[in-house]
Amino acid sequence: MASARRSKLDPVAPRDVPTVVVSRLSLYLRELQRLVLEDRATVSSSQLGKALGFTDAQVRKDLAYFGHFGHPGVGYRCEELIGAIRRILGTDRQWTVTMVGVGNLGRALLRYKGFASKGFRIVAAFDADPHVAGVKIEGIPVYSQQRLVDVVRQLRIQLGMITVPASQAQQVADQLVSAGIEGIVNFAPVTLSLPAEVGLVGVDLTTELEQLAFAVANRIGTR
Amino acid sequence: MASARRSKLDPVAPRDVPTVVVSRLSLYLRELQRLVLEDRATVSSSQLGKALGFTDAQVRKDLAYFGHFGHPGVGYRCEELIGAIRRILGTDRQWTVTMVGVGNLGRALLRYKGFASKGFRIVAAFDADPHVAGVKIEGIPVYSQQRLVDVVRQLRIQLGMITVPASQAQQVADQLVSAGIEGIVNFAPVTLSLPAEVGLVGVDLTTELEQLAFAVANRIGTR
DNA sequence: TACTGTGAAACGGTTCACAGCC
DNA sequence: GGCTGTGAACCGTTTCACAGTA
Repeated sequence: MASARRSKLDPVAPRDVPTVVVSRLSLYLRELQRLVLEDRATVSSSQLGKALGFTDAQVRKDLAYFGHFGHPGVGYRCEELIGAIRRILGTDRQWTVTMVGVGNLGRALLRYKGFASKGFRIVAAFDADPHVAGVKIEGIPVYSQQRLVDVVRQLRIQLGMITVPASQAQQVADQLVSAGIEGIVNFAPVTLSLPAEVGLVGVDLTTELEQLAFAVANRIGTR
Repeated sequence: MASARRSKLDPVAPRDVPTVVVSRLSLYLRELQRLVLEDRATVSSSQLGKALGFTDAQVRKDLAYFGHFGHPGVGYRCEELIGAIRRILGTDRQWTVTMVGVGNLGRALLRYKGFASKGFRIVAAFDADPHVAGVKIEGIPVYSQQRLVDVVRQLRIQLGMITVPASQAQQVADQLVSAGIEGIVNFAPVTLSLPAEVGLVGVDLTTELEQLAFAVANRIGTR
């Protein structure tokens, strides 16, 4: 545990938070936002846990890594905790994002409304196909991939999503890195190698189906 | 460790495999298939590990949960190990899959060629919008959502992918369960509650971006 | 009473280090 | 020499249980 005193108003991530904790933070946030839509003002750790399949102790310990957000006898105030988690995740700010690869998946993600409301603003897209360059999709300009490094640097784009075929993904990643990108979500079914200071999250849809197949084939609960 | 002797030819998942191990299995498989394309015949645990960012011991221990696939002094034969992992994951068979929700994401996934080659055959799709019902997308018939339970039961569909808005996801999941589905991949940003005997994997694209934002905002390696 | 925050215990996964094998 | 398979040590995460607070 971190020894530094942290103010209640300034929740900052200590260096030694287990990474699983961060992924649960996203789920807490999602559920809290749902509760607010139902006009719930507070929620206890056991209620929050039950909704997501975790224990109450786990919820409390996860949140306690970042500060003292709870109110004994009351629980957590939803709006307050939403604000705290968003600050912790860094989604209280706006992020500029680019999408490389405007095939089926890229197009679908460009049209997805969910990103903008969470602070992720897609400001440019790229594709190797010259026929696609020049058009706009959902108001987002699509550039030729040759202009990637220039445009990303110019617009100071921070995050990149890669939806090109596997064979091109590493090359695209290298270009993004040389353009100064800070993090990448990779949808291509390959493992990328990147400098350690660039964040990387991989999402492989086939892999997810395989996990499900295993669970079903072995009649094992995935929860 | 399981005490039962397992034959080399019959790799079967024991009951007590850590779930993280299964997710790494998918990555091993992906990398092995890449190696085969490059005409590599064998690979050692340290080579496989290095390519994916794991230690050699971890690779060996993961695989040893399921059988004796390695050859001392040689390593693992790629084709042989591919076959073994596919049997373990259950992707040596064909799975019938349905997609509920034919919006942007659903459409993109229907068009994605990667599933079929991995044994996942999408045989039907559903949408609440009556305008969409009746058409075919990539040869896959789209039905009205009212016919979901009937059609899923009729075609003995095993797995379902949910790409409807969050507010409808639980209801769709309940319908799939009552139609006898065995597992669900949920792309809607809600936590579903399902009977324990139905497999569940959740994929939330916003959540993935949030993980990346956290890593970048806190300058923490995600690897 | 109702609930949080947190040390301490329990658990589970990873790494080490080496015997055994080709 | 090169490499696997695996007990044992290690380390990180989860659960327990309870002191503290509104």
